[in-house]
Amino acid sequence: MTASPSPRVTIKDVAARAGVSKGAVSLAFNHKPGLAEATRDRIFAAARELGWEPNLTARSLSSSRVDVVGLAICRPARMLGLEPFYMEFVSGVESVLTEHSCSLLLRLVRNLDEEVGLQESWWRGRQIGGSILVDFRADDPRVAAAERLGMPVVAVGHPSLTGSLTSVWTDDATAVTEAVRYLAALGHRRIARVGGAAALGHTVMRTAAFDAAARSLGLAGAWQVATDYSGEAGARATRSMLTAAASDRPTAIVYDNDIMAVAGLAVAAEMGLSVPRDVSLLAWDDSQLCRLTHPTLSAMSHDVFGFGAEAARTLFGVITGEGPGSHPVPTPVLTPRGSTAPPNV
Amino acid sequence: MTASPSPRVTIKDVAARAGVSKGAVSLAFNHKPGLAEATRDRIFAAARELGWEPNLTARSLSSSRVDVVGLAICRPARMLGLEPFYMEFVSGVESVLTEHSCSLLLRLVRNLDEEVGLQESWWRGRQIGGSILVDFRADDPRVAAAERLGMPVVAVGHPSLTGSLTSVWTDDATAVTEAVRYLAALGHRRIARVGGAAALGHTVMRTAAFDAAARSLGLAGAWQVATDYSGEAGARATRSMLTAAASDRPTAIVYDNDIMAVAGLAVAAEMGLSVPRDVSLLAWDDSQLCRLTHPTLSAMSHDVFGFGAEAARTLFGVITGEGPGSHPVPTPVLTPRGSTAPPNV
DNA sequence: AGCGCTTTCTCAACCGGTAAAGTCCCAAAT
DNA sequence: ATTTGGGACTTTACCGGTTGAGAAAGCGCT
Repeated sequence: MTASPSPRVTIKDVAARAGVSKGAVSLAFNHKPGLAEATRDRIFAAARELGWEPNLTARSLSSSRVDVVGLAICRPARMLGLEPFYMEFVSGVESVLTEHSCSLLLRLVRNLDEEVGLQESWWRGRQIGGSILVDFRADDPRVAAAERLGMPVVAVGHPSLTGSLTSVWTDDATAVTEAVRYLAALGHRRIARVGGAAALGHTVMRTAAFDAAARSLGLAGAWQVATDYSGEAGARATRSMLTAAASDRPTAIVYDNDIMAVAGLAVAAEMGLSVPRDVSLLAWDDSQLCRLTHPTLSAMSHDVFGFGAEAARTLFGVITGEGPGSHPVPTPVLTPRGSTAPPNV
Repeated sequence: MTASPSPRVTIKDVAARAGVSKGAVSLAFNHKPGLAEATRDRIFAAARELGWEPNLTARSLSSSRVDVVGLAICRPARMLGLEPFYMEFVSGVESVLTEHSCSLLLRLVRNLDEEVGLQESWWRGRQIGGSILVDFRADDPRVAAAERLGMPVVAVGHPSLTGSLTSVWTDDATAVTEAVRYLAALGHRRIARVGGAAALGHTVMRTAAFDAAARSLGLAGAWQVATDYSGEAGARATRSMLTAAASDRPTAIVYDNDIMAVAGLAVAAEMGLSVPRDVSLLAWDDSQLCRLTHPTLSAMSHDVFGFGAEAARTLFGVITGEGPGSHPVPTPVLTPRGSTAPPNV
């Protein structure tokens, strides 16, 4: 990483050309008062002619502001590639960052320890002004780390998981309940759920909510399994559910993301079962993918882009000194499509 | 983005604690010779006790090295979310960057002009040490921009598109030819192709190669359409192909990514056509998705992760002064699965 | 004319590192 | 005994901005 041979133009060159001091150029470029209109124009003209832009690195150093926010995603790369969720989330984050001419420092990490180390290193090394933390789990070490470092962060996760950190979250419990109620209302009595990674806090919450909803509706066994969110795992889980004895076999399955629901659809087809006649499937997150299958997938639909945007907005709030808070975003909404119907009795 | 109130520890504190000068600490932390083993240890101990890490910003400023590389992706956010390609590519890039403790600055942009502006601004503002450019098109303005700025970049695209820039690319023409030959060998005579964005250079090349291959094999019309890579567009294209008069209806369709192939599969199902009996489908890129459908999708399989890694490695080469070069990565390989078979005559 | 007040700009000290040149000391060579 | 040569550090001058403390000039007012 050596410098380019090309002679870089600095604030000094601009100042010289405009016939003013460095300080004046700085004032002009930061839109601060104390400069005559004419001088300001002259400075901008000089900068334009020389093709100068302030060196962000130098600016960060002297002003101790950093226009970069961090995001570390902690899932195996193989799985990431397929999760539409993250890309959409990132898009949403970006949409807000761009307005503030702020950039996103992205890193994929293998585990939570690595992430804690990375965030600390980013912060200590003044690489970022704050960070968006995702995929919270119970007793998440990032809560303590962020507090200890005094690092501005927004935690994407339920307040019960994020301690004193400012959080942005969806009400998964309510959404799960709604999903179960909907399927029960269609007449399903044996409803199963293919969950996400058991270690993640929101999986735990969804699992509990699913159980509670099933119990309160007097449904048979609430059959749930945890997976790693991959399509393969979703297929395996579906296969094991659909090959159960007829009396145990679920007539409806809820998935924790849409990729597993797509895999479930394929498994049903491969087993000669018709969706939704023989089994109903309900996806989660509702990316474009749900509308590209046959039948189309009913889903708990969720504005992931907006979720990311809200996380970024909230982070700016934290950075500018807003106290801790809890920012719920709209609860996922049931969007019925072709994969759910009353059970075939 | 104001500084945290917490008192940040600097190199001076570490130096004081270890009883040496700033310079000595710098030497130690950069693993440079000229320090006694004992002193080195003392310095590291002091740093550890104080929880100090070098301020990357300051380091960049004085050494004019920047440990960040840029990547701007220019496609509508909505489409991005679904393209497994990019996340896998990014994972590959990251895997190499991490080894060099380098970070990725990611930004989604709406159009090429915005990207050129962004890259220039990143470079001028010394935010990045180099950049990975993707999605080349004919007469791409980024070629001239990178040259003009003397900015180290690696261009992901065919050398014919990337001018004097160092390029990393796959031989799409050969892959397309192979795909067509394979389908022809199965007995297909009416082969269609659902391409990607017409503006992109590699789409143009694939289109030309498809035409050439069809002609040389004496196949009927080489029916091709361009899309925006979205599943919706893939579905629409497939629908229009499969509703054509029987004598025109293709018996095999090649897609430019896997998401469109999945959509095509759904369209076939929706029209009551059986895959591969009535129509064969061949996907591209081959993410996990291709193995999650029923039938599974045959694909032109491609190590996207490795592609990203190679791009990153090459960028490091450019940054460290290697002259321009052309780095082909392995040609996509045909991976037959359940969606291709001889036509049903 | 003298005084206080703005407005407009300059100066110099930083921010937290790096790097080249300089200092000191001691062992080996002449 | 004097020179030579390193090794082990320290000094100092940056890197390219920001920032707060002045300074100079212009202006209204008594």
